[in-house]
Amino acid sequence: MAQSVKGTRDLFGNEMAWFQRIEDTARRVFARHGYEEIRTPVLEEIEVFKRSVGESSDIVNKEMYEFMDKGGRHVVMRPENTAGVVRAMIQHKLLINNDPKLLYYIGPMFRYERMQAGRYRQFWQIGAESFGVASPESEAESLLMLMAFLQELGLKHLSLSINSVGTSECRPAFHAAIRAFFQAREERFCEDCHRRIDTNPLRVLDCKSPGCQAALEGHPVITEYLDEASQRHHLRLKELLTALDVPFEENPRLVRGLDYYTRTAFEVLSSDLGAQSALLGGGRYDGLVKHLGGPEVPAFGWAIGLDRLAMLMQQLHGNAPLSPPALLIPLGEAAALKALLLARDWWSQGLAIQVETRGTNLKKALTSANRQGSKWALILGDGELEQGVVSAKDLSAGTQETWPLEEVPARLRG
RNA sequence: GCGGCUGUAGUUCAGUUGGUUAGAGCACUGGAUUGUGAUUCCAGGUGUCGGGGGUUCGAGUCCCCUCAGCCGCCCCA
Repeated sequence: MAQSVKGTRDLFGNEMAWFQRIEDTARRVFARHGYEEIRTPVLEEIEVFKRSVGESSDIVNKEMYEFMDKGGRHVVMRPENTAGVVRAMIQHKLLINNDPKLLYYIGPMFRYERMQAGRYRQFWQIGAESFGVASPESEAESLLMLMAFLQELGLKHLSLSINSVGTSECRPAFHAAIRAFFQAREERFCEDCHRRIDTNPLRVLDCKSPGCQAALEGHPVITEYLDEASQRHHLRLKELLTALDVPFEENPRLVRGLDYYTRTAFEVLSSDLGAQSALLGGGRYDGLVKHLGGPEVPAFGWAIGLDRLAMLMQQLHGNAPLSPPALLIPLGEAAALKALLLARDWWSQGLAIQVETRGTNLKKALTSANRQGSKWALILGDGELEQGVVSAKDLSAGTQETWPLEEVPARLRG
């Protein structure tokens, strides 16, 4: 039997309903904040990611779906969408004036990784990017939107952690400090950390090994190595979040896997997700637009995992709430045509109604209606046709009443 | 990429130290009732035992390979 490719899956039924609800909520909330939707291609030239996400990152190193197309182009199925959005901004010259540009996206991403619950090779992200503003206020605005989104979904047990990873000017000093610290107690760190200290020293900070965490006691704190402007930036953001009642904790060991972050970096973790606890992450990436060949434009953004979000919603709220339509059941040929005529009229008025077109007997039609969760069964037989009514059966109550045809829309809405 | 576990009907699971025709609940299909579901009664397919190979007189059971999923690591959403 044919099967979906490893790490990919079909979305349908209840899970699809949650995806829809999450996406609807995102669009509604983001529109209020003035964000526009953008869709960029799944395929990008490999250079877009090598130059943005970073050659040393795991994503670029070992997790990309990359191949040569028939024209000999070296392409990649996007592992994330920030780089693609930046590429689009530059290509279409949308960042030539000084106006802020606020964008969001929803779509599938691809990473070739080992499967685990909540981690797929094709996964979905919703992201928001804000271009052209370097201020902590713009970060606060973006985070307020994020919080509103999470709140409207009714999510709980979430924690926002923030940190500053500084800029390319002040980070080398911190790298030196952390390396010196590491070398002084080298033997206490795990094998992975010995590798990390060369490739990406910041990552030593968030090693999960208890031995390493203990060895990190008294480690240099990055926020003490920030240049003055970054330090002011960081303090101001914390000040804003406090004044806006956005709960957060400062985590000096928070670092991120993508190379392009500057200054603010943050994550939201959920205690309800198991090992793959990262629900969303983001931060500032002031150098990326210029680095990809555009003007010098600051930017801030984040991305949230839709698959994990849907999983949380299911855990917290059970099945997605549905509004099951009514089922119109004609009995006999004359009624079958009349049912389509009536339904066309009701559909045009915006009613949700399904028509039983199989011509089966009433018993089977009612069984189907019950199984799919319909609220009403509207029975249209010879008797009803003659009198210009339907017999409306309330499937959960088991009661039945007679509705004149012209009252059906009002009663279904009621 | 590394380590561990699992795979039997649509689903949840039984299946004896290897033994002959592979089981149960729920679900499903038909009927009791050709205009009344969700309750009741009767009847019924429920199947490549994930796939391939091997050992054996004989494999759902043991061995190897492979595929898929789960858990942990790496990493991230």
